[in-house]
Amino acid sequence: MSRQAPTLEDVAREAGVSRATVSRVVNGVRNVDPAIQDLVRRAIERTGYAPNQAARQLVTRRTTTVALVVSGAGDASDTEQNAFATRVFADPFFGRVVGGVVGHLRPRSMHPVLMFAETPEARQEVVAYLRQGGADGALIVSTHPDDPLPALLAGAGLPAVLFARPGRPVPLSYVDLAHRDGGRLAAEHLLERGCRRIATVTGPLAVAASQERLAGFRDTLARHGHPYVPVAEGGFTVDSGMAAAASLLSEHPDLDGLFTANDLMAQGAVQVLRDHGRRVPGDVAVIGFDDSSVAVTCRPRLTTVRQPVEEMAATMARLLDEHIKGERKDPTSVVFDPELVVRDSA
Amino acid sequence: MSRQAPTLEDVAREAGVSRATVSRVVNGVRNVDPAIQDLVRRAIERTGYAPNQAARQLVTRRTTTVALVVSGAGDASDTEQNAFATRVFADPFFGRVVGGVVGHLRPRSMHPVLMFAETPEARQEVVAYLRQGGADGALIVSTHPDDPLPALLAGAGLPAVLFARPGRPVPLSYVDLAHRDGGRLAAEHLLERGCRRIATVTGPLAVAASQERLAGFRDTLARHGHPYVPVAEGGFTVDSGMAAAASLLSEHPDLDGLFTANDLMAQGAVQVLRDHGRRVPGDVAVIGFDDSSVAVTCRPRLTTVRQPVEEMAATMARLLDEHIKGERKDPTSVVFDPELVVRDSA
DNA sequence: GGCGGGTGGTAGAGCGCTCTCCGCCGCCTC
DNA sequence: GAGGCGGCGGAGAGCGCTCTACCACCCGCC
Repeated sequence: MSRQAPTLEDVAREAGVSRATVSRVVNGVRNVDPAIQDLVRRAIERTGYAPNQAARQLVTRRTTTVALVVSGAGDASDTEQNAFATRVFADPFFGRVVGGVVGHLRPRSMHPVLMFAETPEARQEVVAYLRQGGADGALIVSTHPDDPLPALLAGAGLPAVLFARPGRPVPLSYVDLAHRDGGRLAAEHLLERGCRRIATVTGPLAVAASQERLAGFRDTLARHGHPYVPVAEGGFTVDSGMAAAASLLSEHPDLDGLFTANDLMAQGAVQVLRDHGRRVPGDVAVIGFDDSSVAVTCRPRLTTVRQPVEEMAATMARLLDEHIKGERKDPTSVVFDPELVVRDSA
Repeated sequence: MSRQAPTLEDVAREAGVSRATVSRVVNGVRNVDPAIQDLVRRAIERTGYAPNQAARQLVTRRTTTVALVVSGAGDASDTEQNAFATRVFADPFFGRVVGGVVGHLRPRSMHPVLMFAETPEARQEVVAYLRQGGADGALIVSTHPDDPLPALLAGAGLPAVLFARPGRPVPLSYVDLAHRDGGRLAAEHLLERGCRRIATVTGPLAVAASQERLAGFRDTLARHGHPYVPVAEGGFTVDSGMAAAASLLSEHPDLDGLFTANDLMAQGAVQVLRDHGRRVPGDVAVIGFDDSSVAVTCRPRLTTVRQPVEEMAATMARLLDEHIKGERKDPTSVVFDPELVVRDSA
């Protein structure tokens, strides 16, 4: 097809100026005589010039990409690793993260490289990729509190920002949600509706967010005269929500209010409740968490605690940007406030 | 932190050999004395050397990345563009595509750069990105038959492979499904179950796949004495499935079999059917399409036509790889066979 | 013992860009 | 009118790597 791609040199010759001048107009740096600018622009047009990123990166030591890493703590084989990606995106949560990240990156002509780090080798590859200058920094979304990747990155002095506070303290910036307040909002709403026999399905209790949501929920109920709250632990999936709800229901058939730590589990719980002849919200009020797309697509539409994921993800990207540019030196955290969204399920 | 990153030169000095020798052991090319190899490896270890990708790319003219583009035909503003990413990943389908692509790429130490091309500017940026050597080629998943991106890429002579046959002929390779056979499978299963009053919810009829699935479904029914099939057009979303099912049901209350062109719409249809007092599969048998994660998470679990998305995506990546390496010159197509997966809904 | 052919190493020329210096020129200042 | 200064273009030195020469050496062979 196209033989040799035109270089700066070619454009310069075509325009009758020096390479440096062409570079200046391409990058819009320093004043260049408008007439010459025009000359150069025309030459670029004529030659169909496109600057070579590799060459530029070599001297500027900056790429136009950041790594967007979904990481776990696993030791999984490569086959499982493959399924990891599919599984991860089964939760609409990650789509929202991608949306938010791209929202920040695109206007700056930057792009995310998608990486999955569920195995030790995969984690090493992320580190290697960054050290080799494949990307300027990393955005990490961990699915597990013991994820060793943040520490690895911090240790290597590579710019990285986390979604959610890491399990163990790590000198990296992160964005997070005031999960405790989210739990409180759910409890208050259930109480206001007049629920008396309230239970909850938590996320994996190893995850800090799950703990916090539970604590906020429990504390609020306790403060209003409900010292005992039946708890079942789930795994943030529809299936686990079904199992948890079933066990809760068998032990507490008179349940009239349920808080689940995400929407997927709420969806599962609603199904189980209905299968057991309970009407939602008539007999049992159900509140989810996240306000993901399933909250509006499932029936009844879910009352839920909204997590501004897109905004959080965009902020994560912004923080990383600042770290990369060196505008920000020390790790910070930005914590967002949850919001109750009332629909039909409670 | 780390001051200047060590270069090949540094390693060479440390090992007491030349730059070229170090390069050889790093890249495993030509015979190098085992003793010297060891020497070099130790020096690499000591210096913590990581090869600079930009420098390598500059001379090899190959990156380690491909663009994974989700494109539409839209003219949307940037704000809508932002939501596009979120919306796209609400369908588990795309997560599976990512999984399949990564499955092929990762073992080859390649990575996907995620791009969304819903606006004309975004499309130009994809082209520019590839022309500048940001990635070696593109994997395109179009959400719209009139998507201009494939033609743009083909015109620029850039390596690209499509998921699904393009709306208008374009000299690019693609992978696809035998959609017509999928429609046939659904029809046959419904007939076998003894359904007599059968209807279907299609995907957007502008999309070839929707047309094909419908044609296969309709032809099979016709061949078995059902010349007339009520049709409602949907948009591959839960909501559109609900609307379509509702309209179908109001006009044909005696419905006993329904084929929807994807699982999301099946999920919506089931909800509507239940809301109207129909039991699934007792009163109405429902068959979906895709075999996505919702097929097993919703109740009843969906009988559906399986599309081997991961495998298709992996093949797409393989084809692109071959085009990039120059092993494959002419566009090909690889068509996969669908498979009926019987669960509870039909 | 000289000679051809491996084998295993070095030297050095770029790849295409950025960016610092430098020099030219016109204008302002005294 | 001379000196200084700021605006604007050019020259050229790399950035870190690959890869094509090319060379030194050692082996077996006539």
